[in-house]
Amino acid sequence: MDSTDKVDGQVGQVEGGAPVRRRDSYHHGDLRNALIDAATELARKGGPEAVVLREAARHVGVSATAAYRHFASHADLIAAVKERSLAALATSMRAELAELEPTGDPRVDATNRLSALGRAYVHFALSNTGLFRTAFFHREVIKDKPPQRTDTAYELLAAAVEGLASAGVLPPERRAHTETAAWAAVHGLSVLMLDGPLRAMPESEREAALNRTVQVVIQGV
Amino acid sequence: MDSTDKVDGQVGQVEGGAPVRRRDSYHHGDLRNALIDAATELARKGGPEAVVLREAARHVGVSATAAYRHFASHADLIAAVKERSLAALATSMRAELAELEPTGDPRVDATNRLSALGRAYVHFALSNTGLFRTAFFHREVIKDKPPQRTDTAYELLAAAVEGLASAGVLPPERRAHTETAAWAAVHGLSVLMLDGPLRAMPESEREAALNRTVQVVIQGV
DNA sequence: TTCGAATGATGACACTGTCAACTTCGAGAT
DNA sequence: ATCTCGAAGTTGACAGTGTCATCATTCGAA
Repeated sequence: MDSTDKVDGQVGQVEGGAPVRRRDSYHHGDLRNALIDAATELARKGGPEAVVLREAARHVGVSATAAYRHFASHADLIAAVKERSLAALATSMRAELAELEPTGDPRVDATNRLSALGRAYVHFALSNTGLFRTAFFHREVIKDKPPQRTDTAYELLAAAVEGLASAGVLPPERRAHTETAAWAAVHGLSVLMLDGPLRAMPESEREAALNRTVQVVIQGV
Repeated sequence: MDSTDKVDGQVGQVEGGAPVRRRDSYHHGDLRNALIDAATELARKGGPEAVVLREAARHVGVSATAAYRHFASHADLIAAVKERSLAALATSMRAELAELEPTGDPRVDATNRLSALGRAYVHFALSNTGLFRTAFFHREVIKDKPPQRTDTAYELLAAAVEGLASAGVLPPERRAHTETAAWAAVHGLSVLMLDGPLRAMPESEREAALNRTVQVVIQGV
């Protein structure tokens, strides 16, 4: 956010319409975070293609090349935004989990958890288009962390599936790769509805399709 | 330029390494298709980001702006490549279908068809990375046809699900949106393995994960 | 044969990521 | 309190992109 607004945090206007924070001191103080903030905002509306380094720098009120003191490249900046987006997704999913009221039956609870997570996944994608697309953006293979799937969204899904297993709903011989299947279903639905051919689907049908997809996964498990 | 060089269609080399077809006549004759060909080749290796208008024109041996006699914009060119990619995907799926030998049981046959289609979908994605990513590429909302999901890949999937229904495997009360669920599963798996966090998954596990995903869909249906 | 309309070519503009060289400033050693 | 040096920001440039306005060529019909 507006982290270190020391003295006069005035907001100016540049030709392009990009808001500029004029800083008083030559050094910014927390440029890295400020750039990620700006870039994240760009990503929120407009997706990964909209996060352009020079524009982010412009928003912060700093020269474009100043960014290179904090990021190795444009891809590096995007990677940072990516992390944030994944975190936002996970947070949103966790929130949905918390709203769940336990029934008596642990088998039903486990099922409900997986269902809620899947639903939250798709809902996040549909209401946070830019962030979701950035979260799963991939262009240059640079950086981007060793592509472990440790993003917490997967962990949540995996934990829910594990819950299914320990509740006895999911038999051991079908245990393997079930998280992946569940993940694939909700992720695929998100992508198809966001950028894919399903993006023309009306709102009403969307929810029905989501329900059916979750149902297929639950039943197929 | 040295376009006034000589006669007939020799193949030269430009500094960048881009092969150039020098044509003899001022007019190309079939520039639109030639450009789509070149662009498709760019897409095959490198994905949608690699299909750059100027480069395609360079390959064909034509000025960059000449493309604007045949395409409204860069996005328009990509849309053309997109169509081709979707067609290639469908063709690949149909080929897999043709290899299927009918058992006596129509219920088993129907199931096998859906399974084969799903497997073909993911296999195409993994072995034709660039084309697949281009097929589902989406940036500017320009053109790109009215986003009906009439791409034949979907139709094939839908037909297979319909086969399940008419074979009695899929009860009517679960009929709705089942194609979407199946599509979502295989598409999601493809995307996750291609660009997503699953791209680090070793080959062996990949096939297992695909099998499990298909199994979940079949069983959940 | 003539001539208008397609089709290509040139040159330019704005924009991007990125690099090299320069400037400013903050903090630690003296 | 001052000096100094490296970190942080700036300026200017370059190559590359999509795209437009304008000019040149050629094909096909009148």
